[in-house]
This record gives sequence, structure tokens and C-alpha cells, in this order.
Amino acid sequence: MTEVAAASARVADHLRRAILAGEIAPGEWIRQEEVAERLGSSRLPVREALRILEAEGLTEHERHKGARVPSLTMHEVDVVYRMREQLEQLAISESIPHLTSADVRHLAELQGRIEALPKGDDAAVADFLELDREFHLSSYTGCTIDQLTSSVTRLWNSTAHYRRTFVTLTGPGRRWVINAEHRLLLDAISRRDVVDAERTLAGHIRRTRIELGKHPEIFTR
Amino acid sequence: MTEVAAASARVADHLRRAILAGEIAPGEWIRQEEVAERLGSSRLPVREALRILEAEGLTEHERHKGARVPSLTMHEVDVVYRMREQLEQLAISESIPHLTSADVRHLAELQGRIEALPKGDDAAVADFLELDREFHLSSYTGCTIDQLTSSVTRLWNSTAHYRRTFVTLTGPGRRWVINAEHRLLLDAISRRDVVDAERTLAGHIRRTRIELGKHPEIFTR
DNA sequence: CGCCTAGGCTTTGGATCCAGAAGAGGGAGG
DNA sequence: CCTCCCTCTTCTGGATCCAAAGCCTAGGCG
Repeated sequence: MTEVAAASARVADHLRRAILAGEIAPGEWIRQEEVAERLGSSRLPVREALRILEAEGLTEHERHKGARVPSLTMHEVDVVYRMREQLEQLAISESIPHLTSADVRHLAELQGRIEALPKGDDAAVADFLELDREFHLSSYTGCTIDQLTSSVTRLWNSTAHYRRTFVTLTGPGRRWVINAEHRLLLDAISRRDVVDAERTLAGHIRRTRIELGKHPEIFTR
Repeated sequence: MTEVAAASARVADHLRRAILAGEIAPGEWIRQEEVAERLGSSRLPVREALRILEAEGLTEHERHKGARVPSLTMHEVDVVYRMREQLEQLAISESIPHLTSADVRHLAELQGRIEALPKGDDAAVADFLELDREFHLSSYTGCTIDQLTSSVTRLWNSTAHYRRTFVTLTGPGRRWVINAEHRLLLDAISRRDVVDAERTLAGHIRRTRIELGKHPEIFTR
């Protein structure tokens, strides 16, 4: 009774974290029995969890073969970034009117932690990715449209692996650009300037997409 | 051995059709046992099917309470249409370069059938909705980006109920507008004019959204 | 007479068991 | 020696059974 918080949800949480952290690479098969044993449950909640993750864009399912993290081509990632560019403009404009000043302070604090990260440290890559994701997704907490927030989250999820590879590869060289963009976005949000926020955000995503396009070696296919 | 085409997929197909046809209204609970009995399977494939449908935006799940078709507010539907306006531009531009002339003929034939529908007939509403959906989604068959096509399909799914209510309510009065827009879109596609197709499509979706906004009585909340 | 509480009933969530399909490895034949 | 086919193993898909959580109703108390 204390916390029966749904075995399937617990399994889903565990796998989601593992996938986003890169512990499960794209293309790698996920064996139901192994996961069940590791987490001390039967295979059934694992099956449910894999369906949940599939809905979140983190896994794909093949009949009688199992589930795995999808691996994307460069063009697919490019299009996903174009989708983000459009949808996240909508998300930020829906979100801003509902954001409290506490929300804005939280965002500022996140950005502060991003700037405080040690440079050149490989271990900081994981921290940066997590904070960056947290920063952007937190800026959409005011958006009450479930379809929109879940779509945006799906897009972030499906490209997490390539974002990590990219950041690891390029290092913190252009980190200052991201910080500048985040600061501008933060300023627009705190002034409740929807148009400015949309434009800054769109530019931020577009530039990231173009930078990604300069590194085709990230994509195996 | 005859055709083992996945019980869960069969159940999902059945429920999907029922929901899109309006036989299950938003807010109505879907009982696993009842569905299982009707389709002659155990409850397990039904559970899987409900997860699949949840991934497609057709149902929502509440722990220990069950699944139901989500009911949306007017504002939610409005935002979903804005999402469509952005994403379907991307989808059509990705699709057009890969469409064969056979694909284009198929689209023309679908539009022909839409125009041939009897006017003022209530039974024709279901046919119109199905053909209209088929027409648009078929125009995206050339799009190879899975994330994009599934997102678009989700958006169509989640607003199917309101589109049906709208068409039933307003009758075939402004059907000629839709036909004109479809013809223009078809022409742009057959000329492989991506820019023209994007613009026509965006206008088509935008006008539909605005028409929907004139009928707040469709939305219960 | 109305409200609160407790118990049963319904429905979903989870575990174990069994069937079926895909892939790998070994043996036999060309 | 290579190749193809068969079999065996392994993993997913489905069915039945059991536990737990939520809701509705009835009874008792204020």
C-alpha cells in the first residue's frame, strides 16, 4: 500500500533512463526475460513497459523478434529537427502565458548549472545533456495540450542518442553559442515575449540541426 | 496456421475502426473483458491493443480505471490543427519526390469518389470522412520518415470524433470549398510543385480550423 | 432524515504456464 | 570442401489463474 506505483511503470522508467543515458545503443535487442530478471518482476510488466516506451518513441517493435532502440539515418534526424523547429514554437507560445515566476526562476537556475559545468570533462557530457533536456522541456510545462507536449517529448527521445554522440564528438567548443541562445530565450520568456521566444527557439533548433548535418560520421547507415 | 496475424493487432484494428467510425464516444470506458469476449480472445491481447491505440492517440489510460477515448476541449483541437498545419507541410514536401504516377492517379480517383458522393445524405458523412482521411494520408505515402507519418496519423486520430460531429452538423454546404482545395492540392502534387502543395495544404487545414472555431457547441466541456 | 463508513462486487494489474515462430548450428549429400 | 536442409534451442505471443485497487450500495449512527 505504501508505494505500489505500477510495476510496468517502474520498468518503463528504468528502461527509459537506461536508453536516454546511452546504456542501450540503437539496434541492440532488448530481451524481455533478462530485463524481468534484473528488475525482479515477471515478463508481463516488461511487455507493457516496452509498449509504453514504443509510444514515447524510444523503442520499436518487431513481431517475434523483439524490441530495440530505433537507429535513424541522418536525413531522419534532420526531419525530426525540422519537426521540433515547428512544434516547439507552438509549445513555447502555449506555455509562456501559464508560466509562473517560480517556473522562470527554475529555468534560470537550470541554465546557471549548465554554465557552471566543467569544460572538457567527458563525464560532464551526460550532465549537460540531462540539464539541456530538462531546461527545454521545463520551458513547456505551461503548455496544457497533451498532444503537443507528448509529441515534443517523443522527438527529443528519438534523437537522444545522436545528440549525445554529437556532443561527445565536438566537445564544449561551441557551448558558448548554446549558452547565449539559452540566455536570450530565458530573457524572452521572463518578459513574456511570445514572438521573441518563438524566434529565438526556432533559431536555436535550426542551428543545432545544421551543426549536426556537418557530422555525417555520427550516423552509421 | 491459417492466419495467425497477431491477435493483439486484430483487436487493435477492430477497436481503431470502431473509434474512428464513432461507435465509441469520447469519455466512454472500454471494458477489457467485454471486448475480449466480443472478439473471442483472452483479455491479454486486448490490453496490448489498448496500449497500441494509446500510442496512436486513440485512447488514454488511467491506472485501475481503464481506457477510454480522450475528449478534447475546443482549444486543444485548435492547437492540434495548428500542429497539423506545420507537420503536414513537412510531410507533403517529404512525400512528393517519392510519389509515383500511380500514386497520383490513386489520389485523383479518391478525389473523384469524394465529389461523386450524394449530397445531403447523412449516411454519406461516414463515407466522406473515410475518403477524406484516405486522400490526405495517401498523399503522404511517399514520406519515409516514420516519426513524421505516425505523428500526423496520431493528430488525425485524436480529432476524428470532432471532425465527424462538425461534418454532420454543417452538412455538405461548404463541401465545394474542400473539393476546390483538394483539386488545387492534387494539381500541385501532379506537377511535383512542393512549394505550391505546402501552401495549398496549409491553407486547407487553416480554413478548416477556423470553421471549426465557429462551432463551439461541438465541444462538450 | 441525511451523512458517513464499511463491505462486497467489479474491473484492472501481475504471475505462471504453454504454444508457436525465428534463428543458429550441425549433419548429410552433391 | 561447400552448400542446403533439418532439428534444436531460444525467445516472443497468448491463455488462465490469482491479487489488489476502485466504486457502488446498504446499513447504521448522529
